[in-house]
Amino acid sequence: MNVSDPKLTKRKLDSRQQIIQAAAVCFMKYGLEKATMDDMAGELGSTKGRVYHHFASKDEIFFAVYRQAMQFCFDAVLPIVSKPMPANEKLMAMAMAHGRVMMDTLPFQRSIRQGVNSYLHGPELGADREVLNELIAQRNAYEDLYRTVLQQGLQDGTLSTPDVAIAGRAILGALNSLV
Amino acid sequence: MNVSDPKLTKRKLDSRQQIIQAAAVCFMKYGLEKATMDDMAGELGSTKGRVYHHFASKDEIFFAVYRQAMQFCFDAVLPIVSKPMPANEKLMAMAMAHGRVMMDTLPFQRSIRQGVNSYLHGPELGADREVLNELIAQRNAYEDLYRTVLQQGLQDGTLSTPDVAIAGRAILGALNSLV
DNA sequence: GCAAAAACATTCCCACCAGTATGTTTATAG
DNA sequence: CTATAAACATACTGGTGGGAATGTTTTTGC
Repeated sequence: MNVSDPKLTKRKLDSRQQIIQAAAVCFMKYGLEKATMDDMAGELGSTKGRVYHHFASKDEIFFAVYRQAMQFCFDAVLPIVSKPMPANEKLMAMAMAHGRVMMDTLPFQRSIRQGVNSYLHGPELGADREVLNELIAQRNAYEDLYRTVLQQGLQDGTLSTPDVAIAGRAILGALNSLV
Repeated sequence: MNVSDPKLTKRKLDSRQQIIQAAAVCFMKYGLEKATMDDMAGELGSTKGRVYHHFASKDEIFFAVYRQAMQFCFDAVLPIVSKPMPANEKLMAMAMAHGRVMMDTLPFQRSIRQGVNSYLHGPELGADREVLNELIAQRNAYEDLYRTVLQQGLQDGTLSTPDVAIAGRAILGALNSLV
C-alpha cells in the first residue's frame, strides 16, 4: 500500500523472471522431462529451494515459460498486423518479425515446441487442464493472425492459393521449421 | 543351415516385430520418455522379460521403431520417384502417398517425430551416436527425394518457385504437419 | 525322448528426481 | 534495535522406472 510494496513486488517478479529464463534454457538443453529442478537451480547458481519458493511445480514453470514465449511472439507481430499494408507485404513482414523473435528467444520457442507434444499425451494434468487449454487457445489466436492476413490477401488480390487451409498449414509449418 | 534355421529366425523376427509395433503405440500414447517398458509389455500382454530378451535397451527399441517408420515411407514413395512423370504430377503423387503412409502407420510416424527432438538434446547416447547419425541420414535422404523432384520441376518447367530451399522447407513442413 | 538353448515370466536393485520439511539468512516494518 | 516475514539453502522422503539376476516353460536339434 505504501512505496515499499511495488519495490517488493518488483524484486519478486525479477526473481521469477530469472527462474523462467533459466528454465527455458534447461528445457532447450536437456528436453522437457529430462531437465530437472536441480538443473534449473544450477543454471542460476541456486538450489531447488529458491525455485519452489516461487513456483509450486515443474508444470507451473513450464506454463510460465509458455506464456512468456507467446508474449514475445505477439509483441513482435501484433504491431504489424494493425498497420495498413497490402496483405502480401504484411505477410512477409510478419514472417520476418516471427523469424527474428525465433532467433532472439530461441530457448523459449524450443521449449514450447517440446512442451506441446509432451503435454498432449496422457490424461494426466488433472486440474491443469484448463491452463493447458488457455495456452493452446493463445497459440491458435497467434496462428489465426496469419490465416486472417492470408484471407485479406485473397480479397485484395495480392495473394492467391487454391486452398486456404492447406496454404495456412504450409505457412505455419514453414515458420515453425525455423526453430 | 538346414530348413529349421529360417523358421527359427522367422519366429524371432515376428516376436521382435510385435514388440516394435507395441512400442510404437506406447510411444504415441504416452510420449517417448513417459512410455515405460512395462507399458510396452502390457500392450502385448507380456512382461518386461520378453522385451529385454529381444532388445538391449529402451533406446534400441526406439531405433527399431524409427527404422521401421522410415522403411514405410520409402516403400511408399520410392516406386513413384522412379516412374517417368512430369515433376508436378510426381510431386503430387508423392505427397499423396506420403499422406497415406502417415495415416496407415501413425504410431510409428508420431513416435519418430517425438524421438528426433528428444534424442537431439544432451550429450548422452555415448556409443549410440553413430546409430543416431545413421537414422538422421535416412531422414535426410527421404527429404532429398522431394527436393530432387522440386529441382526436376524447375528444369522441365512444370514447377516454379522463387527459392528452392524455402519451397522445400515449406513442402516438408506441410507434409509433416499432417502427423 | 532328451539335453540344450531360446523365449519368455518373476523378482529384485538402485539411481534418479519431483516434491517436502526444516533450517538459515536477508530484508522490511514499526 | 527488534520481531517478522520473505527469500533463500540444506537435508530428507517416496515413488518410479530402467535394467539385471534368476527362475520357468517351450521349442529345437539330435
